[in-house]
Amino acid sequence: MARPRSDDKRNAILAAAVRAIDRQGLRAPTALIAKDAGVATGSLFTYFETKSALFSELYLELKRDMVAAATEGVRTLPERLHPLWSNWMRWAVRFPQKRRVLAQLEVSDEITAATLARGHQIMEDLVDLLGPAHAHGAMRETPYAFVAAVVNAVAETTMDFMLSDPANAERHCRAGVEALSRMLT
Amino acid sequence: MARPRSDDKRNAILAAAVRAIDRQGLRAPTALIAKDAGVATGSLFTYFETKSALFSELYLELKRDMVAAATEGVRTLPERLHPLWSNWMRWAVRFPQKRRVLAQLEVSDEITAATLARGHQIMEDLVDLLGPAHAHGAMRETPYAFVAAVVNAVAETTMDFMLSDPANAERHCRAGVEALSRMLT
DNA sequence: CGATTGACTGACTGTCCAGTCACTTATACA
DNA sequence: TGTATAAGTGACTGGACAGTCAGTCAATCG
Repeated sequence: MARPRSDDKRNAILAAAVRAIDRQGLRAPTALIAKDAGVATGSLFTYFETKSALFSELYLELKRDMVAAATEGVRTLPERLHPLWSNWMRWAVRFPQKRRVLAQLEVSDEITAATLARGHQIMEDLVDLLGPAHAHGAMRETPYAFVAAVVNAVAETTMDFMLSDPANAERHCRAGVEALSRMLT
Repeated sequence: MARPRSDDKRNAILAAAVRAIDRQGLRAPTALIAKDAGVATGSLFTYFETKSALFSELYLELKRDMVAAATEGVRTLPERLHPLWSNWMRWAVRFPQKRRVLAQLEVSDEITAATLARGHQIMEDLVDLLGPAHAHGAMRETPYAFVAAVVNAVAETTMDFMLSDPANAERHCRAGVEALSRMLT
């Protein structure tokens, strides 16, 4: 069926979008994103129907990326909180732009409520690994989603500090888990 | 010195900006904001030099508003966490748009790092009231700013849940403080 | 090898909007 | 009451940008 679409190009566009949004915010022009991806402006629209569609797919892609990095190899361990945390923080330190872009997309209204919900669903994979810790702790009576959200909030805060004060990153990282641990125990 | 500027108009513009941004995001046109404020498009620019300037001032105004509401009457109490928390949460439930707008401004790049810093400084007024609780708790060794940020993060998460699930608002509110309390103790 | 399909290109268009400006009107002060 | 000053107005402009489209090119298949 004629010329097939190229995954490479699709990925190049997504990667270029991360760079562009990191620098210019969500108002980054599609023309710039396309150019930075080495693709004509028109081609961007054969891979993504509209700019909003690009943003939605980018959002989900980044969430998946983050969750995959954080949960890597953790699934079968007996004590999961610390390895999970350390993977998660490492991802944040290595890909600060991805995180910044994710944050912008999350609050913007470029993304529908449905897409946002799918994003939260992806996050559940990550928080599910806390299951055992949660089941017997102080928050066993509070709704699961609430616990998940608080975990996420503490993680995000910790990441902010690790990035803004790299000299004490290790210290902030520990302060983060310990605070979380105290909260869940 | 000729016709004086009117505080009423200035406030009307800020209030209209909240409504517009709540509905349309930061791309809300200045013309719409002005119209909704009952003012000509040109007049908006006699009160605020640029759209960005309007956003910056709005950001600071909203932060001040939030902090004032949360700290009202709490300054002299011996046990401050609970009244502070309840004021804070009440503000969030009463003015959900203000909160939404604040969140958008916070991550956007419409606002300079300097303005953001001033915003954080305003927040310190609020977190300072935890001083005594913090001074003897588990986080007494972690940097003050970090504790402040975590408190804020847990508060924001709690607000999200109170608003998205009003039937259990009271329950979420309690779960929030208790989690925080466990973390600080 | 055609022939067909659909990806690829980038100049172009229609729309939107921040900010301006020539003019009008209200206020302060002499 | 007259004059100076600055606020108020809204049609307008210049620039930016999402998305289109007519033409080109490459992969697949009979």
